[in-house]
Amino acid sequence: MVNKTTTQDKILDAAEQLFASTGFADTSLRQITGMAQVNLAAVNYHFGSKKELIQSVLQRYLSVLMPRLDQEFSQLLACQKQNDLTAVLSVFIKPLLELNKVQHHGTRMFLQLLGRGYTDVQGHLRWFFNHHYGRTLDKFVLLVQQACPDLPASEIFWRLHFSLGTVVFTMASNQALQEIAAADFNENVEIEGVIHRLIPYLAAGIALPLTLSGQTH
Amino acid sequence: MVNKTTTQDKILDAAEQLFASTGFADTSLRQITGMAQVNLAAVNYHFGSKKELIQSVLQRYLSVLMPRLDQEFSQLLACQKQNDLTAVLSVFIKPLLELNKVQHHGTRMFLQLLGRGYTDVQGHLRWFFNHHYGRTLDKFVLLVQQACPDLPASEIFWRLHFSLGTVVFTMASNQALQEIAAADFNENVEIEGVIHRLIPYLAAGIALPLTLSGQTH
DNA sequence: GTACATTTCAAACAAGTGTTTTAATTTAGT
DNA sequence: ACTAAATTAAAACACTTGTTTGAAATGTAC
Repeated sequence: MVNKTTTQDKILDAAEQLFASTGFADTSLRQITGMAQVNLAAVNYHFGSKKELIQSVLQRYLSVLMPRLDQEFSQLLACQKQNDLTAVLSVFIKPLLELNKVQHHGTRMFLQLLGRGYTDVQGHLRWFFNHHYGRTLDKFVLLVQQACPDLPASEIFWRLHFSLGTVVFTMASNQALQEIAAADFNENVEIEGVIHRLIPYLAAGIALPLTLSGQTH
Repeated sequence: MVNKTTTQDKILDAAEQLFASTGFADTSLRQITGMAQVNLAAVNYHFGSKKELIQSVLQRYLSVLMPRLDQEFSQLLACQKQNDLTAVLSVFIKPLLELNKVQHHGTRMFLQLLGRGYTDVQGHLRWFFNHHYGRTLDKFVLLVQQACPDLPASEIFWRLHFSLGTVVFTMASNQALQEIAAADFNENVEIEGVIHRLIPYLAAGIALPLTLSGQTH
């Protein structure tokens, strides 16, 4: 029995593809089991419910990504020198790109799923994430605060959420954006190219001195 | 017969509230007609379908907002001096805040709807918007390009979409963010406060010189 | 090979969706 | 006041959703 992919894996593979391109709410279990070529009831048998299937799909990536990020954050926090914001943000690059080893097109897939997760669902995914990886997130916020010592915590809060919006939206509509860019500018950027465009953009907005932000009107 | 709100208006008022807080897909016609206290069939009788109801809800704001924006853009384009990017972005402020005259909490409502529109739906709202207001949008892009003459069009394309992500995401999750900000930092910002925080953040990321964006790795 | 647990399968379930139909009611024009 | 059009109302329609059921099939251990 060579090449034995279990039913669970067949479901996970089909589910993540459909979830990423169509969203969680707009993907039915019948679509998933149809693509995976398994019986409809298999989802509830192996995962319990659709909710738990969604969490399992994300968990496959998060369980690889988050420990790596946590380690990198701790390392940066250990050396006491003040870190450049761009350096802090760049920590994400390598661990994200290594998701391609977890799965074919893993990076793109995961980031699209992340985008869907924040836009589609109201509650249970946010809770799931904070409950499992809240500690790691705190370390990141601390690093940003160290990189921008002149900004009050509330300003950093807002700017980080502005940035989260950029990332989530860009990744959720990644496919459409790539197509437009290819058609209008003849440029074919991979997900890696988008990430490298993203980081300086985010760093500029987050690190902007406060004095400048008061003179808008 | 004093205070006669028509059935159509009762439906529109209930629909926009539910759409803004729950999203288009997750709001059923029965919820809407229940809150509006009208018969279920009234939606299809007056608007034709749920799709057209969604468009009507947005249209009530867009028909006020977009001509005002178009006028402002044309005015800025007319005077040939090169405009500051912050000035270009600030054009949005007044017309947006005047939506409060259209409806109680109109600005917040509209911006949340905009957020929902870009994240929930796949096709028909994007098409609807581009078809009706594509010309106005082009003027805005032109203004941004004039304000950032050293940036290639493709870079502006990406950065504007990054910014769109920020706006859309922030407005879609506006309520949750305001609650967190109030709880964690004892600060109670209105939608106006968020807009004024947003603009310098966006301007910084969009106007960032290209040379800096190359040295990330 | 028999017995047991695991997994697969087709079918049905209960609940919810947008939409349509048909009749009753209200409104407006003359 | 009478007629015709516009609106409201209750019910049913056709369809999709996630989930459950109970019997077949498969795999595993003794």
